[in-house]
Amino acid sequence: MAINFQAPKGVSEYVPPRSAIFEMVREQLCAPAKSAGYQYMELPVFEDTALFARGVGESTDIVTKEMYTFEDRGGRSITLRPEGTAGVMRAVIEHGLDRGQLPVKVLYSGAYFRAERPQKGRYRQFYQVGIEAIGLNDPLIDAEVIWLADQAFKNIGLKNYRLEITSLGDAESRAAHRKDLLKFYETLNLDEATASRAKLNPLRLFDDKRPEMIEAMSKAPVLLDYLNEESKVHFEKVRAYLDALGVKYEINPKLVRGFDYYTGTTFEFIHMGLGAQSAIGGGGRYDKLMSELGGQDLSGIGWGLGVDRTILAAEEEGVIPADLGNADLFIIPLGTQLEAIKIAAELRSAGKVVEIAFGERGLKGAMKGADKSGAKYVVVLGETEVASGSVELKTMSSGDTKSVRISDLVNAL
RNA sequence: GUGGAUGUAGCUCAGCUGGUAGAGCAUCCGGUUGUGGUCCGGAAUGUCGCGGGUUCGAGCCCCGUCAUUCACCCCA
Repeated sequence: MAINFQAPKGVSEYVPPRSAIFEMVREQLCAPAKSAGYQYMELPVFEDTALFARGVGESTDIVTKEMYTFEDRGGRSITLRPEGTAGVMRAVIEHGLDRGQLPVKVLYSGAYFRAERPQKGRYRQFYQVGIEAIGLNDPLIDAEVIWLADQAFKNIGLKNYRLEITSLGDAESRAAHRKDLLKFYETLNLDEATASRAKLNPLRLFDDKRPEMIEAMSKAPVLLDYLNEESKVHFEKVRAYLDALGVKYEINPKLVRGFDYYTGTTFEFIHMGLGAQSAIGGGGRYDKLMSELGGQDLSGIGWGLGVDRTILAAEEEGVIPADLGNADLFIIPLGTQLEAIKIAAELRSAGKVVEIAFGERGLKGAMKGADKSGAKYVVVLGETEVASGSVELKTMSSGDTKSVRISDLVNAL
């Protein structure tokens, strides 16, 4: 009896030909950060459950209902990472990276896990690229970090997105705002579910999508108006730097993010062509996270960009090159298999992508194979070509051919 | 976790008020000699998601179940 195995519910998988897009997008998302000196880090996909409970925040939905948590054979509580920052902070502290020159600038990419009900752009295993700059609370870093994300999206060719930023201020600013916000809620007569959400994180209600709540919240006191002098100056500098860098943004004083650790500068990239799950990236500054996790009292800032959603966005905008992952050359040997594979080996070590026709198909079938492969050029290699040392290099798109010395193929491609 | 939609060949789908399964694309072979994309001919391919029920008879009706998908919640 055959059993039909299926991938677990809600995971995103990338198989050819779409996997070529995945590789390209992930690489492009990392590229700007690499060029700014962020160094790569590879971390475990699971951590001590308490790390996330403490790092992400006990009150968040992520911790209360979306984590893949299990007990390992030693009786330890383990959780599949639902986000990247907490694990990075743990590793930075554990390896003493914050004992050297500051800021520590790291880059990472990988799979993350949340046990949510899947829908478009939301998966139970999804991919993110992230960076963190830890150790200095300099507005110039904030601006650079945001610029790096913006560059990443631009490199891929995205246009139809916007950047929203705000400042959540420092602890003093937030405390002042919170007091007034809670007072405001008392006047609202909230239903039970909403009230308990407000209790966990008062800012959450700014994110409510119900029209009556949006209406009610339009009169709520906004955190941005409660920034103390220091926070205000910091945010103004960030904005001035962004303006100077030509990064376009909108200030959204009601921007709310899902993690409790954010303070100060906070931002989100939203793509307009996606469905309900429209955030393609986001991040912010965190003042207390590191000390909370047992490290020094250092501020940091970082972001996570969603690879899956960026792919959806890029596909929606039609900016994916059609020939992604296709070969440069397709060689069809006719009784010259040995010579063909030697030529292929040489071209490959020179960095060319070369395929060979395998099997006993006739020339016609092999040509079809070459066509389907999407290779840019094709050559037929028979006894005469081997003897003469030159081949007819055919450009598949146009059908044109030209005679090329085999030894000169590298340059011709 | 809640709600809606959908599950028929590898893919996209059709299948009339229940009568024993079809198209297009893709795949493979051919249209005679060493050149693909178009065209023509041919071939292969399905426990109609799974389990139960109603019926002489179910892809079509009923119940259950699983999965996919979109939205809510939340987030990348």
